Amino acid sequence: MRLDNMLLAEGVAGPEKGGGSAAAAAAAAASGGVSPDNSIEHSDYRNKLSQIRQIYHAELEKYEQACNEFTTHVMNLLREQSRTRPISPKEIERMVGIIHRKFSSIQMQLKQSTCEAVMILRSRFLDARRKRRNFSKQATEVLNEYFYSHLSNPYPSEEAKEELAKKCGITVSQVSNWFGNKRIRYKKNIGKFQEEANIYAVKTAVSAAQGGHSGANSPTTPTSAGSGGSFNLSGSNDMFMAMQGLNGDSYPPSQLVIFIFSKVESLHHTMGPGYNDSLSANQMYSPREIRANGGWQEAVTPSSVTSPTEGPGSVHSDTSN
DNA sequence: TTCAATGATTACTG
DNA sequence: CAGTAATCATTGAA
Repeated sequence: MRLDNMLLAEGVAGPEKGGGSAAAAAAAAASGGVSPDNSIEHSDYRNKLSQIRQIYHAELEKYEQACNEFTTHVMNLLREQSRTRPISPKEIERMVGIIHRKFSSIQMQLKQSTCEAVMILRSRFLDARRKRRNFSKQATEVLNEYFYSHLSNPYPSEEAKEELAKKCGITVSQVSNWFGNKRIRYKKNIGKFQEEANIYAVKTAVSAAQGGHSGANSPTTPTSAGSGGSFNLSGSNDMFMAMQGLNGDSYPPSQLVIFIFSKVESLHHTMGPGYNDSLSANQMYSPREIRANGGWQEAVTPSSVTSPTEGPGSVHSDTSN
């Protein structure tokens, strides 16, 4: 019977607790590849499921009891009647059969509605996966710091991801999501992120110039991806490498750099809406330079080369709804 | 209410 | 299997 199988698979029928919830968890995990991260919602789901399970079993028991009671009641009646008229065992059997069929059809309904309840719960749970909450400001700061200080190769290793996750109070897969989104969105519209890039560049520059580690910053940097000799400072940033490659001379990561960046930033702010990011973009993070370093975002056409006006007014492709 | 930002999901690729 | 690209759905500011 399909319903029975379904209920069994959902862990509603079947043996008590242990195996049941495990089966439910397995079913839930298998259903949508839900990463075992969202344990809160997961346990919520399990709680609801076990509630359904309890109700189901209680009802089932009630029905069975009622069925038995009713059967004995009818039997008694028949027995009483047997005093006045002869009643064949066949007739008794038939009556019992009718009763049982009636009750099993009721049970069927119970199973069906239980199935429905599970389905609804399931779909709600699945929907809940899309429920999102914005990361804390501090978390995005940490992530952005990492991203912009590894712009030439923004692919954190598994360890780095774990460290970032711990630092941000999110899961590793959320870190992966974040970097995936960030890479794609940055690539799509470098200009838009330029200001942000500069801000974080200044931030890391400051912390580097100050002798670095302000405690919470810069998780382990497994591969700086730098082709040549990078700075031996704690914050050997791609930013500086980019600067180096750009002008030929090397800029020590000093107050001067910070000054320059803050100048650029303030310039950026004072420019009107007609301002095109490409200038600052090319000076700070020339995609060509990035490609030379890290090789990501191969297909990106730098705004300067082809069309210098890919500015703020351009099409925004992530607006589907 | 609108809309950009953003985290999550999905389909596809190498 | 990690990434990319497109898309979905929610959040939060204007």
